[in-house]
Amino acid sequence: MENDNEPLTPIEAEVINVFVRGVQLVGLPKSIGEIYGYLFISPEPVSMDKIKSKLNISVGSASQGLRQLKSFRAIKATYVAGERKDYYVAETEFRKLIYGFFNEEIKPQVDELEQRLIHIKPMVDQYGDLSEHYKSRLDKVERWRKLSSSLIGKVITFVNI
Amino acid sequence: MENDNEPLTPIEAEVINVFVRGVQLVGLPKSIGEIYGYLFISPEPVSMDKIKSKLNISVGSASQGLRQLKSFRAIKATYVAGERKDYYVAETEFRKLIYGFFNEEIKPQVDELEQRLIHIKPMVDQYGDLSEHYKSRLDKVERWRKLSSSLIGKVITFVNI
DNA sequence: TTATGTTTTCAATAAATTCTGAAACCATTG
DNA sequence: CAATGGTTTCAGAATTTATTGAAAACATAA
Repeated sequence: MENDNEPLTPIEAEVINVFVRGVQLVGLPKSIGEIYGYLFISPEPVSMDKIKSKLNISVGSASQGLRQLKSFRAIKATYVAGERKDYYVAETEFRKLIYGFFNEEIKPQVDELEQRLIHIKPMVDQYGDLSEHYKSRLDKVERWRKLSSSLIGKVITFVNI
Repeated sequence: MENDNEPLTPIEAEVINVFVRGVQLVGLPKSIGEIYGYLFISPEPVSMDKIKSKLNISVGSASQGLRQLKSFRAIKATYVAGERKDYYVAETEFRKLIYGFFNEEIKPQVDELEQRLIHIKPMVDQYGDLSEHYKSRLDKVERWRKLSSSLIGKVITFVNI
């Protein structure tokens, strides 16, 4: 019989649910939380085939989820002797998890904002009476951008478990 | 002629786009960013009717967006003499914005996780050889939860513009 | 009281996102 | 070389989320 659905144990289900809720909080899909959660609670490295079976998701969903988690460095591939399949383990240092997520999802946006502000700022000169107000507001956004950028570094330093 | 669509100026459109991108980064819908962005760049308090006209969104979307922004304390209602309509202004202190968002979206989830971990932890005893591994992992999640909780306070203290 | 202005609500619709699973691709085995 | 195991890709389907706009609700004016 083919290796189809394998049930999760109660504690596996509960821990996976914790991570499903957690990733949804930062705007990531449920399947990302499922995959990470299962790897997190697993005592040994896990193959994609096993992920598919235990979580009852498609191979496509498993593949794309693994790819995205790898891009966050939230999981890593690990070598298992005598196996052709790839095996994965969860990253379990909080600091690294946060760094990966920020680096991949937040930092590019904050950096791009810097460029866009350079482009927007000269526009205030076209607005006569409103120029002072607009300049003030854009200065505020610039300060928030700089603050966000340095905040990321602070957060990562603080999270030093 | 009815008060239908009023065009945005170039700088209004650019600033609104900045906030649309910003809110999408934290998993909120585009219309929230549009409304906040428009209030942010506006030199004076704005009515819902005006928001609807300038942003070309429905009255329902405007109403629900205003309600959600109010719940984050990202905007506040303000009195305009001689007007029956409600008028709104943007909160422009970064610290207050972050506090509102965390308080409304993040803190409740972190608090709930505390309760769920209390429920999950006793389950490890059922798993024989795996108990130590599971206990270790749940302890790690508990430490991450506590760290997240105190991190929120740190972030808000740091953001003291 | 009715009329009018304004906001809220929510079922239906539209749009966006996620997932599926088969085809394509790639690497290893025979 | 072909066969097989394993992963990636992606068009279409399914699901979820956001928006619409009319009805309902509410407050004020007449």
